[in-house]
Amino acid sequence: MIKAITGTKDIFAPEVKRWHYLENLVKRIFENFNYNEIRTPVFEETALFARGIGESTDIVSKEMYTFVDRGDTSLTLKPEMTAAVVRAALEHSFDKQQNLNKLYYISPMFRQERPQAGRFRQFHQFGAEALGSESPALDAEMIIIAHDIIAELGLKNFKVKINSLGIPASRENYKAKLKEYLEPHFDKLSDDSKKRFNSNILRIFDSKDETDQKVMKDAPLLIEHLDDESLIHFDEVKKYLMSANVNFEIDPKLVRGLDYYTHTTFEIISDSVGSQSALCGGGRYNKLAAEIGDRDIPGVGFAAGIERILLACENENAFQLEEDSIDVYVVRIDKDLNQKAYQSAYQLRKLGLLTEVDYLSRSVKAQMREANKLNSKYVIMIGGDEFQKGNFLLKNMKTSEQEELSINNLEKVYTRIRG
RNA sequence: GUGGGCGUAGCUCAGUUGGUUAGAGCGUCUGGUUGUGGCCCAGAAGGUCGUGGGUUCAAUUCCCAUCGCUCACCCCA
Repeated sequence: MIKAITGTKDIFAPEVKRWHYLENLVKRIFENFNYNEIRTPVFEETALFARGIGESTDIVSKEMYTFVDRGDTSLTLKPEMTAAVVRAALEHSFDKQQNLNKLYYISPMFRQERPQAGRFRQFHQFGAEALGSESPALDAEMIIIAHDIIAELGLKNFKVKINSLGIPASRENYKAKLKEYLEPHFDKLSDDSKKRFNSNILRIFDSKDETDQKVMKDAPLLIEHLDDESLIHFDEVKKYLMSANVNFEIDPKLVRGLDYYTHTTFEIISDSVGSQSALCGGGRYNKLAAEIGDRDIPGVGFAAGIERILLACENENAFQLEEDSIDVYVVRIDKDLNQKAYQSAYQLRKLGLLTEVDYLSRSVKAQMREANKLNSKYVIMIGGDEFQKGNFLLKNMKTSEQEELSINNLEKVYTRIRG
């Protein structure tokens, strides 16, 4: 038997209703903030991600679904959206048409990792990118939107963490200082951190290893070595957040794994998912466009994991959907009236009623059981004496009241149900 | 890539200190009088006990391998 690929999932009722609920809420909030949806292809040239995300990152070095097509081009299923959105902006010269472009997306992503709670190989993100402005108001806006979506879903158990990586020059200075500090302790570091020492030294702060953490406790912090420009930017972001009443904490050790970040980085974390605590993450990337294109476009954005958020919602019982129901079930009494029953159902559907009818030639009792199972508000019964008189029965399933109506007057069903 | 746990009906799970026709609840289907649901009752369908091999008179139960699921590490959403 052929099964779905490891780390992928079929999503169907009733679960899919929760997805609809989240997607609708996400769209509503993005559109309130005047973001436009962008849809990009599921695959891109491999070089886009290699250059955009960074060769040394885990995503590029070991997690991408990469394959060669029949024209010998190396393609990759998108592992994240930012590089693709920036590519589209450059390709279509969004930046030349208007100064600021505010874009959002809801899309599947692909990374070849071992699946676990809150982590899949095909997973889904919603997110946004604002291109064309260096304003700290937009850094804050990303955090505010992400916060509002998560809060409106009803989640309680989450924290907003922010940090600044500053401009590249001050970060390089700082890295040198950190290296200086760590050199004498190098032998004590875990094997993973020894590798990080060369590839991405900042990430040693993220280590869960105890001795690593002990070593890092007294390490110099980036935030204490930021230049004035970076500090002012960070300060502004904090002010915007405070004026929006978004609670946040500054985490000087928040270092994100993607190469392109400058200035603000942030995460929203939750304990309700398992060990994968990040519900969403993002930051500013003023140097990304130049990496993959011919010109700079400052940008800021975030991405949020839909599976993780829905899992957190489930564990926190964050929102409750109404029980499914239908308006009318059409019961066919006489076996030879299938056509008439189906035609009546169609008319009711055209009137805008959520209608179901029997397709299995089942007994009246079985049809009634089905109507009940579907939580039908009303049932109409077609056949028998009433049909001979040109009528049908309309039954209210809640009160069990029945009335006889003319078969030519199905509109009456609509007025009974919708008033 | 590394490590732990688990694989029995559509779903959630019992069970066998190895021994004849493998169970429950839910779900599905049929019926409880002639054309009417919910509750209740009766009955039915549905399982190569993940797969392959080994030990044994006998294995779903023990052993090995393999595949799958799951959780965790790394990293990330």
